[in-house]
Amino acid sequence: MHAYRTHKCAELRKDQAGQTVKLSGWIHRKRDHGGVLFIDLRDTTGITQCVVDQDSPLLTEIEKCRVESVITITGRVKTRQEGTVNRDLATGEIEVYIDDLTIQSQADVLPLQVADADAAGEDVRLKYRFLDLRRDAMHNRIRLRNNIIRSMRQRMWDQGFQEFNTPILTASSPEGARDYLVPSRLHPGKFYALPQAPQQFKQLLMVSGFDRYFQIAPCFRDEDGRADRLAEFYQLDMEMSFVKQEDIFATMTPVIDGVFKEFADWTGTPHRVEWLPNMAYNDAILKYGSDKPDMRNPLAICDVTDVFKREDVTFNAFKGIIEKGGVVRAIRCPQVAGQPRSFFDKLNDWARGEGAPGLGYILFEGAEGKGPIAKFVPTAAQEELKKIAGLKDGDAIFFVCDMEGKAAKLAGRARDKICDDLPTGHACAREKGVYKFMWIVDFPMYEFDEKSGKIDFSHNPFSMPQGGLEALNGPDPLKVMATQYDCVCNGFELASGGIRNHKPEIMERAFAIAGYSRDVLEKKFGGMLDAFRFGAPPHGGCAFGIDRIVMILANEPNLREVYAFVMNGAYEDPMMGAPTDPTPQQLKDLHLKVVLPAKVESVEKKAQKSA
RNA sequence: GCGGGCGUAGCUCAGCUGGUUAGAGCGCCUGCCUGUCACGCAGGAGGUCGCGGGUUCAAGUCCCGUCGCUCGCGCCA
Repeated sequence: MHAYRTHKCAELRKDQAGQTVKLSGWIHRKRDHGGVLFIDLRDTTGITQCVVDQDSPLLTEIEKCRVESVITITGRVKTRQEGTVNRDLATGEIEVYIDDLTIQSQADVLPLQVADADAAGEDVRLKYRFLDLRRDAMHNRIRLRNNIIRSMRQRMWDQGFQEFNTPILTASSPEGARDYLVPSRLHPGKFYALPQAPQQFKQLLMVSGFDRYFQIAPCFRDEDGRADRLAEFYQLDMEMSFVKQEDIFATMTPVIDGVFKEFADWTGTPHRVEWLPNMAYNDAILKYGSDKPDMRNPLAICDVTDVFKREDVTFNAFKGIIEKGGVVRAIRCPQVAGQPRSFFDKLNDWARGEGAPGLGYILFEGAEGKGPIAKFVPTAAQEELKKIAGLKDGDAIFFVCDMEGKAAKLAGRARDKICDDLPTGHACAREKGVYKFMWIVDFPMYEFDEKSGKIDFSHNPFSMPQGGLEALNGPDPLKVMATQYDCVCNGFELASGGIRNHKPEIMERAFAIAGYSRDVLEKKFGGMLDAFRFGAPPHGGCAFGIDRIVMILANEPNLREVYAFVMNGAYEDPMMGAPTDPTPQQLKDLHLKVVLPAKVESVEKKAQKSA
């Protein structure tokens, strides 16, 4: 007989009754009835009930074992008597009478309960992650993650993609985030960067003629965390040669569609998978106030600046901003005449919390518009609003007024907030049970950076500008579109990608517009430029955030639920103690000296602020 | 860097307008119990109410500061 087990804990059935078996696992629960002791023995497959009788010499020994101790038992499988069968357990028709016991590992008193569903705080869970991970829900999510990645791999292989590994110690890449740096011992004063994405490597693989690349790629970015953002994460990264944007969509849409359909019902709630037509970036910003709109929200935004420009409209708060170049964006919200005043007041308070003066609205109920700003908008102007926004009796329209970028963004947030505040069952409440996908296309190549007062790349500087060199040489670079796209699902940006710029002369011009000289370009991306001078195929690709996909399919609001080991919100690992202080010898080897921020100064600053 | 929320037993949390000895469930310890499966019953241990200061006759509760966690903004595909 095997040293530890003949069966797993979810395996035994009536058929094995009478057999002598060996099981190993954790004591999930103990139920001590004095004369008879039940033990739920657990491994990752499930649970088997084991029994010790009063007359057994093992009773005292096994009573000593706390839950979560690891034991190996040898015993006889018996069919349970009628009335004692547990239908909730796969092994519920049998139980194992323990004849022999080996305690493999005694468990101390636990800092968090494994068997109980009640969740401990995240700091405790992360510190004792090995215990947290024992819980059923964590096992299931980690298994889901594994299955999703397996499915992605298979689907990529099936389409002729080759899987690669690319360097982790590399040079800074052109994304805008801060790099994690690793000091070089052999090259005093120099640092490697951890990849924000294998962007240049995958492009170089295209230049090398591999045609179809993919990787489950680790990526690192040194920016502050969020519930859906971590310092290190994984992407389904892909790139292919001789393709247009449509080819990338045609390749990846079925992969993602397939993965989502395969796991759509994992939570137990069935979900549909829907793909909406591609949407231009500018339309997304105008109509939804976001480049990753949640299309389960049926509310839409429109521009009503012209209405507030009218002479008969006397709402000066907006007029002043419009004169300075601002815009008025409006959200039509159908059938809210029945909502109490507090519905509107709460939204107004919310807007103030967002830094806006408020959230003005007009409610159309009966002949005339109602609400705090209705009196500034005469009937004729109200009629125009109705026409533009398609308002019907019983609808309300909410207004946001600011400079274009800010107005769009706030309107986008208001659109989501209003949707969330609608009572359940309302026709415009957020749709449930559906994954709504969309490719957002035609991102602008450049944006004007207010702070530095100059033009900069708005996304990936390696994207091919639409219209090529000719477009770049046109009068307004800010109007140039990049061949750049995102894949969006339920308000999450799942992927980003582009058709790349493989022509050195276009690249030089593209970087020149953003203020990078030829020298800088040559110095930073010389390897890649070189590559494009020796015969590069047109190519493009994208990268899907795997963690976000798992998070959405697991219906978890937090990325940390879908990783086995993970850092907290401040990017510390309470279990491993990372990050750590280096030893003096380590610093010496790396030719480094640590200069800590001056605490005294920051205390003074705070004192000044509070004064 | 900024803003919101939270911080009370090992864990999850209650504790009202300040008022006697700070509570519950789970866990832990002891005892009882032959059929439970979140077993049950009886008893017990366990608290710097995050920390520091202030107001008050009196602070878990109010005020100020500070630290930690968390969510968000900035930042970031």
